[in-house]
Amino acid sequence: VTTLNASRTARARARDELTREIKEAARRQLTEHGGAALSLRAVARELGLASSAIYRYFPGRDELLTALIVDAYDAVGEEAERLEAEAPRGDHLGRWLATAEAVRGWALGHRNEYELIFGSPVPGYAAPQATIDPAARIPLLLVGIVRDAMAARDGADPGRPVGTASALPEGVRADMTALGTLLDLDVPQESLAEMLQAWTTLIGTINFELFGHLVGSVSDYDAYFRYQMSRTGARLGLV
Amino acid sequence: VTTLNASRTARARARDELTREIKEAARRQLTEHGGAALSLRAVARELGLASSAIYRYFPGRDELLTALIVDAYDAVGEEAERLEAEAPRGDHLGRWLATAEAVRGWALGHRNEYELIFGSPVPGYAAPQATIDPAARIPLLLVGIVRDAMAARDGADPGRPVGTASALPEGVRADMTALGTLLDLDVPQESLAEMLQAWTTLIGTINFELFGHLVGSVSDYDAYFRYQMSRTGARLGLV
DNA sequence: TGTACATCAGTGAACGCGCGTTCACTGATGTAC
DNA sequence: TGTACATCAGTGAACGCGCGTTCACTGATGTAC
Repeated sequence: VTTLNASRTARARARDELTREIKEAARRQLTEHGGAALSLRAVARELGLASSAIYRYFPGRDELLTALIVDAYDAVGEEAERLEAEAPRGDHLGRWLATAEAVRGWALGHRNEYELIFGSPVPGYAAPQATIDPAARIPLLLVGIVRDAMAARDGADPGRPVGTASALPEGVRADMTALGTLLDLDVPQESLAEMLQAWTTLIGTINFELFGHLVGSVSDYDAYFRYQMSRTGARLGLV
Repeated sequence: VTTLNASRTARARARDELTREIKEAARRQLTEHGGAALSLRAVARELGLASSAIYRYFPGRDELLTALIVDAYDAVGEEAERLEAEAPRGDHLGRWLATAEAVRGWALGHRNEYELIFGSPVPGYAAPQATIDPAARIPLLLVGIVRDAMAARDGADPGRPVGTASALPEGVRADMTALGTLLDLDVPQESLAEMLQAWTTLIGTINFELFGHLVGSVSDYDAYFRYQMSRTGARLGLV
């Protein structure tokens, strides 16, 4: 089964291409009707295929949905990684802001794909294991930024914890200890909790904007978002 | 058209009752399939009615959805007001925590109703004006708490702003000024922005728990939520 | 290089299902005199 | 208090639509010898 690039048959090439086209058509469908209403028949229609033909490419509707979800996580993750990489390494707050703006920018340009991953789950659909890794890309970006900020700070003034300390209840302490080990990240547990809250606030702020919960309170969403993310970054101890 | 309680005809009573039963059946449907899949026919079936009978009570599916949304906002708002009222008036942090826990408790007990109002909007459905007032109940509760905290603080140490101050960009300043006027709330603009963020973080944290974004990072959700909300409250200057 | 066979993509009809909404209707309830 | 008429709740059939999935099939592409 040597399917190296050169030796790929015409059949294999056609298959890859159609798989991509099916996903693209499905994404276009999403834009118009949302994830719950994704229809295999409509996708087939748009491509001029018999509806049954889709089954040569995906075992069923749920697997197509899974592919779209994985692609969406990867797309927003890649975009965030790209913009974050453009900020100067020493500017930790700038790196966080770049990440946040990247996520919001992508969300505004891909509303329904964003809803697919950060809105309410599609009813009757259970996300499989395959979505976990791609979903972690943005949080891991944040971890990297905080790690670097910690390292820079430790050099100048060793031992000082990031952010404002406060007593952690036992249940939280246990979870944060496990999370620190999992991430191989040597920061105070308070900081880990703060990172989770920053991540939550980032997505929460975009959700509120997109889902209309700020109508009547905010009109300059660009400025609002940037300001709230600056405050969030400062709270993380980023400078 | 004197429809006072005593003079209500049997017809009017029956109408109110069936209207309520239709909404209850619809809520039960929500629990199983989510808002997008709400079906008039299924509701009628559950009540042993012809599907066309529903049209005597609601002009169509969208109006039934609107009724459910308004009811949901009112239900969670009432629950929050009830629990908040039980906390001692002078314990501002306690009042905020009571509010937050009330919202989370209601959300856990009414997942699909919660998704209806705080998840992604139902595709093809546009929320009408009627949903605005009920949606404001919880934010207004927060406004009241901060107002009282401000008043108490001003008595002891007048003029000190709530929370940590920071320079506000022009766009944000303008929005917060307008919002302060709208709410008739005399707090620094920074505090208003902080309140919006607290409200966002409250809903964001519940969303992350409910939608599974914290799987693998958090296991003791009770403790996690309470801790994050304590931090958020402290940031608001509540004690 | 040519042939025989296996693999695979795509078809089109069919199954069985569910949906929102309209309409002319029956029969019960309410109201004005 | 009784009668005549108007109002309204609920019916059941129908319209026109869309869906996911299965299946036996044709014809093109790939492969082993």
